[in-house]
Amino acid sequence: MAKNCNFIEKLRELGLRPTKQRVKICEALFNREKTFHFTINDLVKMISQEMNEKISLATVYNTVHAFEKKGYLKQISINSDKSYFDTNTSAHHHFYDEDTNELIDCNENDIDSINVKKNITGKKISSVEVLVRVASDNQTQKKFN
Amino acid sequence: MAKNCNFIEKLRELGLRPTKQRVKICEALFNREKTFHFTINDLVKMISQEMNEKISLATVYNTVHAFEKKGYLKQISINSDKSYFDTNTSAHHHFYDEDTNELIDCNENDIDSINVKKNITGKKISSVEVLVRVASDNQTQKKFN
DNA sequence: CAACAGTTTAGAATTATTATAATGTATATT
DNA sequence: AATATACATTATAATAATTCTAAACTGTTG
Ligand SMILES: [Mn+2]
Ligand SMILES: [Mn+2]
Ligand SMILES: [Zn+2]
Ligand SMILES: [Zn+2]
Repeated sequence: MAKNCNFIEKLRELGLRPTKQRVKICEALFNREKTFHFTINDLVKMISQEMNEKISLATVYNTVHAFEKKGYLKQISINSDKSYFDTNTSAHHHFYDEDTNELIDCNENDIDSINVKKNITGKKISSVEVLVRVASDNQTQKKFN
Repeated sequence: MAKNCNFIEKLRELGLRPTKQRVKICEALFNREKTFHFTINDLVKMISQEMNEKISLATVYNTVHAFEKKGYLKQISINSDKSYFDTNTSAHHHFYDEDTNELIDCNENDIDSINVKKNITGKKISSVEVLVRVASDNQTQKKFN
């Protein structure tokens, strides 16, 4: 979804009615230079605090899932309870900082391409994703006595 | 946690009191040949239906998390709403069958070892996990007209 | 300008998870 | 051995996350 422009037209092209809720959500998500990661709660806060708008939580869920289905958002697997979404929809891997709960994108050349040798009969690979968990160096120090 | 034996002793060694709830949960999880993947709900059903025992849902959560913290269970990241646990605590990768919602372990040699070139300053890698999503071959066929 | 057929929103319901008050257990003290 | 005390554990109650669905909206047709 292109930056900084006519979301009304874009939404129509996707077969979604350009309601004011959806346009607001588009502005929050796509009107920026860089892609980013967010939770539904992050997004609701952004909309209510920064944009000073009230959209029902259920509507935010609806819209985010609609955008995901259309391929404009990706859902990212992290343990924990949090479900992250990603405005970077290209195939890419992630670092997850366990201290700060922050997701960081990997570049093309941060990780060599994955070689999957096994294949499951009758099944096709639909994605291969790596999650690298990182934590502060002094985290897992064991005691010596 | 060793198969088919004295869970009471094992639990004591871990510093956990061998309550009847915990022993039951051990039996459900560790008294078997192969490792497996389960959700909290799977486990509650196993206990209530197959073992004909009633343990409060909160206690199952408590116990599973206690075992996880002690390193006898691992939590697995899958999108969706489901949180899976794994009795296979060795470092290993997974296939996820999107049709059946089934998790399948990768063997050592199903995927070449991952080469992470980037590193985040002040952070240490605590795990590197690959998730290979698979789906039925005829799933994502696009229409041609 | 109705009437109708979707679509979309958002409050209500459900499901998942966690906090905590009540209960149980081990150990120390008599 | 009985009782007191501290701590561990359970499970109900509270909260948080997600989905269901009835009401509101919008676009189309006659
Ligand atoms: Mn989804
Ligand atoms: Mn946990
Ligand atoms: Zn990303
Ligand atoms: Zn596994």
